[in-house]
Amino acid sequence: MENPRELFQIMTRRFGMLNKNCCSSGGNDLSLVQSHILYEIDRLDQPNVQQVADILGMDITTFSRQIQTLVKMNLVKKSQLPEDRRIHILSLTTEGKYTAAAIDAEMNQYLEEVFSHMNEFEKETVLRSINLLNNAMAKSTVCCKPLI
Amino acid sequence: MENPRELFQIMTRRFGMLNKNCCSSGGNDLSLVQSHILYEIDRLDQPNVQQVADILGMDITTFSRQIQTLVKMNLVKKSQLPEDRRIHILSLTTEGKYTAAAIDAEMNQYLEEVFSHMNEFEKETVLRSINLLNNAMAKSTVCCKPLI
DNA sequence: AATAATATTTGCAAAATGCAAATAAAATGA
DNA sequence: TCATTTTATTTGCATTTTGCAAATATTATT
Repeated sequence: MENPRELFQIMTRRFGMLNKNCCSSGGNDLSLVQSHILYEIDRLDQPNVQQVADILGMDITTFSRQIQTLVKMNLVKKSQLPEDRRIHILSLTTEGKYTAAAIDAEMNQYLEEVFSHMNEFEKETVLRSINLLNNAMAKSTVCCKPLI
Repeated sequence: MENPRELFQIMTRRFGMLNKNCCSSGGNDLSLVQSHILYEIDRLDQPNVQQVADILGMDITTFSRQIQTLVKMNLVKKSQLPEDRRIHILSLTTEGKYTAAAIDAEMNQYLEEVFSHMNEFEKETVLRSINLLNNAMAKSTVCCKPLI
């Protein structure tokens, strides 16, 4: 087989292309990063600004501004924590949840189309493999440290 | 298992983080896109500007400017085709080849570290799966059309 | 020769990025 | 307790990236 990096390079690029088309759900036109942000806020439990920025590997200042944009778009809510008023908890608004769900559905639909080009066994193997990979990356010291 | 999109989302993000650290090889500090550009120019045979932009799914004007930067950095050479002087062929300079190879080696080293967290059989399965996936994406109608 | 088509570049204005510094609030410690 | 340090988040600013529209350069077509 070819070199591993080659395989990964191609795969991530193609998935990135999928992702690119995905994010115009619900009237709102989102960038790729913005869709990642919605995804993580949805996934995590009461995360604060710093946590989400860390998980996404984004600079905190860039992230802060992205959040401001998403708040203006009425997709994200930011609420100061009473116990510690330095901390601001992020959550999705109803519209944000709707948008996140729409993107998720659309992406899964895309992926189904991709999987339609292989048989059920192959599909299962692929999904299991990616799971394996994610776990390995989680253990890795060279990346991915800040995750849940 | 979780939903497929979830798996992909996490995987591509983590690989992206790997990629982020990768690109400072050889003194030159490259962005992620720039490393992708070097990679594709290296891989393809005498590609022109339009072809590489298409493969990377980049806007041609953005791409044109990135090439200008890489030419200034002495990593890429752009030569007008005598038979059709509208077309400009891209190639890597010696320094560009060196840089591309250094990045490739570094990425493979990172990936080896990741694979060290699984056994040989799992590694083989994962690599085969990604290959399967790439082929399926290549056939897909929802992405990835412009590829080699 | 005039017009259309193709390949690439520039003009601009918007968005994204990231460092340094500012602000706000809590924790620590003499 | 009050001064200092630490933590969380935001702004200032300068750079880079992006992409549409238009310009340029060159070849193909009529």
